[in-house]
Amino acid sequence: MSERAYEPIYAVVRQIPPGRVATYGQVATVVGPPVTAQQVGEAMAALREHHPQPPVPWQRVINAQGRVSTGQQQQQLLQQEGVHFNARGVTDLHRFGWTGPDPAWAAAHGFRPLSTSPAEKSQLDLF
DNA sequence: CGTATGACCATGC
DNA sequence: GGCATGGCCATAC
Repeated sequence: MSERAYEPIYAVVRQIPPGRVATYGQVATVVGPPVTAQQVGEAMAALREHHPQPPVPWQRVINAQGRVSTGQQQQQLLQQEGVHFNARGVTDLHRFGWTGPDPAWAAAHGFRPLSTSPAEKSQLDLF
């Protein structure tokens, strides 16, 4: 995948609002096949050398276990945005997890919405 | 070409 | 819950 082809991934990551985190898998789901979670990770890693404009909030993409993948720096940036982590460095995806892009935006750009179960939605509504 | 490596993930014990 | 395994797939050498 060429560097240029990462743009759709970056476009989706830019949709994640401050104070929220998305998993690599979630981003991959929204972008749609054939993009996989691994490729999302690859696209984020590429940001170490290339810095597209507008900026990509790479820190908001974490692994499915609720932990950052790149060290304390990333976790610190998220904490500044209001994302909580416990002593073990794990965040609660039910509270701070991204619920997916705005459905209208997704449709307009040819991306997939993120299906959230009713149970998860009610959980989020509690906060 | 084969092999190794990576900002991944679901599953099973 | 941690740990191992297999699957996944692009890149680099």
